[in-house]
Parts: sequence; structure tokens; C-alpha cells
Amino acid sequence: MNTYTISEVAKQLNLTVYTLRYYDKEGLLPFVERTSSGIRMFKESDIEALKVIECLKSTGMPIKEIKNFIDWCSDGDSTLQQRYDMFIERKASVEAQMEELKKTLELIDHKCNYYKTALEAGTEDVHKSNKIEIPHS
Amino acid sequence: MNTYTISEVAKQLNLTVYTLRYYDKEGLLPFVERTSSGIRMFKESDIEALKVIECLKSTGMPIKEIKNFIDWCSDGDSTLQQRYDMFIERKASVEAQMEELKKTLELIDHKCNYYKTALEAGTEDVHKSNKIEIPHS
DNA sequence: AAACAAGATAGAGTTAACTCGAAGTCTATC
DNA sequence: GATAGACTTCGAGTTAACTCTATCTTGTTT
Repeated sequence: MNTYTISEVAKQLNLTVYTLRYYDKEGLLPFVERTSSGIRMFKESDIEALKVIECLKSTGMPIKEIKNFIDWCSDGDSTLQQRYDMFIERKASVEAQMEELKKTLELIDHKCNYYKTALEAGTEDVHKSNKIEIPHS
Repeated sequence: MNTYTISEVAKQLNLTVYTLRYYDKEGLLPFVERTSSGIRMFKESDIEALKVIECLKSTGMPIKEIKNFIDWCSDGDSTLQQRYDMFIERKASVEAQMEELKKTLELIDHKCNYYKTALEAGTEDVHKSNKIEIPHS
């Protein structure tokens, strides 16, 4: 089975070697084996694990919590429930984030229209006077 | 027209007074007026502006860029195009983030199923031996 | 064998976004 | 007018997640 160096993995996952070493230092990569001289050898499965780490990171999970998950993985079957619960919780979190982004997008869309109209009028004033009641004349 | 104190605004927007003062220090709140003794008086429109700031923040925009936007607002109609462009760009960014979250959610769902199966089997091994060919017997 | 790129560690530096402490001022109530 | 509580500024401290520097080792190439 062939392996990859740290810079190859960095390139493949669009990370820096600094970041990968930092992850290792933080205990996120206990599964990465070394040559007798200490050089990291990333297996295919290590890259898959890193993809899971990146996935968790993109849900906003802090590295220390990701480390908990990695520790559970090392602990074997006795932690299956924790790991399941964690992913269920992450799922809920991501769904909440998507809801949040939806609302954000609505406001942004609103602003896009606001500025489109203002640009066409050449001034923001078209919006400002909206709420002032104009007396019959 | 009535106004709000910094702690009232903090409570309403679920921020801390520290955060609001920090925003002010960073130039995000040039529109907030003060009493003669220097106490901030937040108008209704200031709270609306803060909601826009929070919206931009939730798109991942750094505070320094939000400040640019605030500065453009102070500069009046000559910056309408920049502001429009900014919101268009934010829109694209949020849409990209939603796409990203969708992919994340797919992997998470996958993992939820993975661990559900593993839990039912009592061991993760149900997945591990998948790829080993079992000879006819 | 000398050079050189790429690997390693340890630890310092950076950046963003707060978060807080100190010290003083305002304002409302007793 | 004194006390309490909320306000002010200034500047220091915190935290997360890198990011880099210095120094050394390894492995390949000329």
C-alpha cells in the first residue's frame, strides 16, 4: 500500500504543511505512522480521516472537540454511541446554520434590490422618504 | 423619537456591551449619537444598521471590511455602486457557503448511517470487512 | 562527498474578535 | 449630598487557529 508525504497531502487537501503539523501537534492525527527516521507517511485511509476532520471543521467544530472524536475513534467500539450522538448533533447544527444562512440571504437580497433601485434613481433618497405621509394637494 | 442605552441594545441584539463598544472603537457605529455627557443614544435606525452589520458578520465578512461598507454609507450616493457590488458579492459568497454546507451535510448523514449500523451490530467491524472478497465455500 | 530540497521539532509571533479590569463620570434614588 | 449602578475610555489580556522561524536531520541528486 503506497503512502504520501506531508506536502503531497497538503497539496491534495488544499492545506499547508504547517496546518497538518499543527493538527498532529493537537492530537488530531495519532493514526499517521512514521518511517524509522520519523517522517510521516500518510495512508489513503489517513487522507479519508483528514477529510472527516475538515468536514467537522466546516461545521464550526473547534479543534479540541474534534480531538475528542479522534480519541473516541482510537478507543474502539465502546465509544460508538458517543460518536453517533456527536454526528447527530453536528447534523442538527449544520441544519441550523443553513436556516441562519437562508435568513441572511433574504436580507442580502433585500439590500441588493434596495441598491439596485437606488442606483437606477441615482440617489438613496428614493427609499428615505417612503414613510413620510404626503398630504393631499 | 426615543433612544436606547448600550445595555438595552446589547440585550435586544443578544450581544454584550463590550462587543458594542468594540464595534464602535472599530468605526462600525459612527452614526450613534451621544448625550452632552458622552453617553451613547441608540436610535431605532441605529439598531437596524446593527442588524445589517450582524448580517454581514454572519456571512463571514471581517469587521474591517464591514467598516469599509459603513464608511461608504457615510460617503453618500457616490458610493452606491460599491455598496451594490458588495451585496452582490456577499450574495454569491452566501450561496457558495450554502453549497458547501450541503456537501458537509451529506458526509455527516453518511456518518450518521455508518454509526447507526455499527451501533446495531455492536461493532464497527461490520464496515471494515466490506471490501474483503469472501471466497466461495 | 557536497549540495540541496524537504522532512522534523520547539517554540515564538500573528490575527481576529472579542473580553475584561481599572479608574473615573453620570444619573437616579434615598 | 451620598450611595449604587450604569455609563465612559484606555489599554491589557484571552482564545483559537494558524503561521512562521530557527535549527537540525534525512534523503536524493550531481
